[in-house]
Formats: sequence, structure tokens, C-alpha cells
Amino acid sequence: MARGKVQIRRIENPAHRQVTFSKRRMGLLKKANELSVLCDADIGVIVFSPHGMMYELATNGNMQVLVERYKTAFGETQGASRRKKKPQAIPQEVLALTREIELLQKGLRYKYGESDINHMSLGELHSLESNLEIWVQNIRSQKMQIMSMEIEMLRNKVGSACSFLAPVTNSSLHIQETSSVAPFSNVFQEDILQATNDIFQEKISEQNGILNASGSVMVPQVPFQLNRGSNYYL
Amino acid sequence: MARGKVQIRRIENPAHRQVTFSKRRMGLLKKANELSVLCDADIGVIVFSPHGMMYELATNGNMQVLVERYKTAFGETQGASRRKKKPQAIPQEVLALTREIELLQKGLRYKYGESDINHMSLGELHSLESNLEIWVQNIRSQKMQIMSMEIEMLRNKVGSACSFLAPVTNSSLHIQETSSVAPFSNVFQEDILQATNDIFQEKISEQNGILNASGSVMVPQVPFQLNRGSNYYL
DNA sequence: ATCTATTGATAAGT
DNA sequence: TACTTATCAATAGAT
Repeated sequence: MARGKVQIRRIENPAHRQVTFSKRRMGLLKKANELSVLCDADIGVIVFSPHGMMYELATNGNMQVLVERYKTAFGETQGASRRKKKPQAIPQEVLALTREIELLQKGLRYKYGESDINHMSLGELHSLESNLEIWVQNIRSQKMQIMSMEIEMLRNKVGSACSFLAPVTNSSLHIQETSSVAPFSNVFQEDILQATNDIFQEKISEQNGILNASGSVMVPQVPFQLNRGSNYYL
Repeated sequence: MARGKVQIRRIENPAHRQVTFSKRRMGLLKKANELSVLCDADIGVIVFSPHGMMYELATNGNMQVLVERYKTAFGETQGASRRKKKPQAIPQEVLALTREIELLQKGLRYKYGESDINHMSLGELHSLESNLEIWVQNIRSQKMQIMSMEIEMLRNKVGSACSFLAPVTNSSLHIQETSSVAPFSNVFQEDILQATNDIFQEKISEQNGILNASGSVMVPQVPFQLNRGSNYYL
């Protein structure tokens, strides 16, 4: 934007971050409203600040309705494949987590360009692979560095009293830690077996309460403030 | 915007409206994402076209969660009627999964943000590393598949004229890599779907059998298309 | 909060 | 649907 191109990464200075949050939040809601008016669309926007404050806009005047429509549409698109099997039994938590993983994977794929991994060329795949391996190497280096520092600290603490400790080299560290990685899938599979039963009963019983939890009253805090003199149509 | 100031009112020409809808929808989601990254906010955007198509963005990767948070915040601001309905009941395993996801997101952010792994803990790095390695395995599988298909094609071209070539089967190419590591997505999605379904149907029995259930269903394709050259950060 | 120099978004045209 | 270009709009940094 102004006075220098901005990098899209977390703003570290809290004051700057807060200011930018205000400005851009307003801009976002304005854009949403414009899109809604120009193209006759219904749009809902929910923003949570890192401090938990909520800001929202529902261009149809009612977020509840949008959320219900979302759930319907979501169920239709997402549920199609799994409905084949056994429809009702999946707790929302698990679906939610699954979906989150999907999104992460999307994000990862898109880092390397425009297409899904399944549509990438051999060359692209080569390149992606080596990039990932470099990333992994970086992670290992970082891990090693952390561990070395920790060992250094411990050795200092123990100090001369324990000078009989054998010196620890980087290479010996490397061997150990590269072989100790637990696969993600194991974590998941074991966890889910234990988790599911508990969740299920609980969530189903909670379901109604949650869905009915909110009335249809209007939003308390719509921070949609426009600049003075702006010819803006709400 | 360009070529004349635009009035914020419904675009009557359907073609123009459709084009503007696409462009501005993308712009809106981009802005939402930027705000999210810059200010560490969680943002959900739901867009319904007049024809009922739904588009969404949840910067935390999960709209469901945002909706729940919305309802909570909404209920709180609404006032007295509601009390905490779902307090401590979340099983540890779900928390574990959530942590895993956060980790992936963190890794992603650092990757996109360009560099710093420097603020991740040792455990986080471990886990991120293993996830990446699984992904690399995925890529290798894909490469292998492409190569085998190419070989297949070449053999067909060469045809009977070169029948002296030793027969190369697809399966021989596949055996090693397909059996080595189950792709991240497959493990996660298919197993969880399969497992949860079974569990909930049959409650406690047969838990061990589920561990052996490995699916090979593909990940849903990605509808999130970005412009080439767009510096878009997921 | 207000002011501008800049970057960013985008309407029309191709 | 995608790319280009001329303009308008958003906003980062300063005040």
C-alpha cells in the first residue's frame, strides 16, 4: 500500500498491528458490502481479534441465517462421498478436523503453484520434492541447534562437578533424532479410537443445545464505520 | 475503480455482474487472508451467489469452529440467557489433533512468511518434519506413477516390433513405493472416516480391526484457484 | 484522528 | 476465462 510495499506477515509491533487491524477490518467489511450490493450476493464475515473481540457483518442482516445456509451447503458438498457409507454417525469434531487437514494440504500445494499435486508434471514434482527436502533439512538443523543449546546449558549447570560426562557432538545428535520421529498417522489412529466413543455421545447430546443456543436478535457490535464524506451505501 | 468511478449499486448486466462477482470475491478473500496474517486474527467469510453457489474462507482452516465461536460470542453479548454448555468435556485426543493441526499451520505460515523456523519448539519441529516426510513420500509415489504411465505409452508406441523388451508391469513399478508409506491425506481422511463410522456403529467392539483399515481414496480436488503471479498467502 | 505518497484492486477492453 | 491497462480505492507511515 502506501509508503513502501508491505509484506504479508504478522506485524510484530503491537501498536502497528492494532492500527492495521482497525483499518483493514473496516476495509474488509466495506469490500464485503460492496460485493454484496454490486452482485446481489449474501455475505457473512466474522472476524476475531487475537484478543477475542468479535466483529461481524451479515449483508442480509442476519448471520444466523447465513450460518444455517452454510451448514446446508457444506453438508451437501462435503457429505456426498461419505454419505454412501453410514451417514449420521460422524461427530462434527472429527469432520471439522478432517476438513482442516484438507485445507492445510491445499495451502501447502498451492505454495508451489497453480495445480494440485495430482496434476503436476514430473518436473514440477521433482522440484517440489527437493524443496520439501530442503525444508526438512532446515528443520533438522534447527532441531539440532536447539538440542545443542540445551545440552550446553545443562552442561554448564552441572558444571565442573560432572566433568566426567562424555562430550556430545552434533553428529551423534543427528543420528538419534532423525530416527525418533513418530508418524502422524499413528498418533491419529490410536487417539481416535479412544476419543470417538466419548465424543460421540457427548456431542450428539450437545448438538441441540448448541444449535438452538442463539436467538435471532440483531448483532450487538457492528463496527462498520465509514469515513466522513464517503459516498458509501450500506 | 478503473475506467471511471463505479457506483455501488446492483450491476444490471448479468455478464458484467458475473465477472465482477468473480473478481471481487477473490479480492475479498484475499483481503480477509491478509488481515488474518497481518494481525493474527481468525476470519470467516461466507459468500452466497444469487444462484446459490457458496464460497467460503476460514483463515483458521475451519469454518465450523468459527461458527461455534461466533455463537458463543453472540450468546455472551446477547446476555443472560445462556450458560456454558460445553465446558471440559473435550477428550484429550481431540486436543491432540488440534495441536497437530496448529503445528502444521504454524509450519505453513513460516514457510509462506518465507523463513523463520526459529520460533518453533523441538516437539513442533519433530512433528512438522515427519509430516513433511510423509508428503515427500506422496510426491515420490506420484512421480513413480507418472513415469510408469510414460513407460506404458512408450511401450505401446514401440509395439510388437520391439517385443524383445522385457515386460514391465505397472505393478512392479508400484510395489515399493505404494507399500512404503501411506500418504498423509489418505491415512487421515479415509481412515478416520472409516474408523469413526465403524466405531460409532458398533460402539466398542472390533477396535483393533480398524487399525488395519487403510484406504486409498483420493483427496477432494481443490477449488481454491489463484491468479498466476498472485502473491497469495494461505 | 487526519493526511498523502504509494501500492493494490479492478472495470473495461482485448 | 485470462491478460492488459488506465484509473480509482485502500492504506502505511507520518503527523
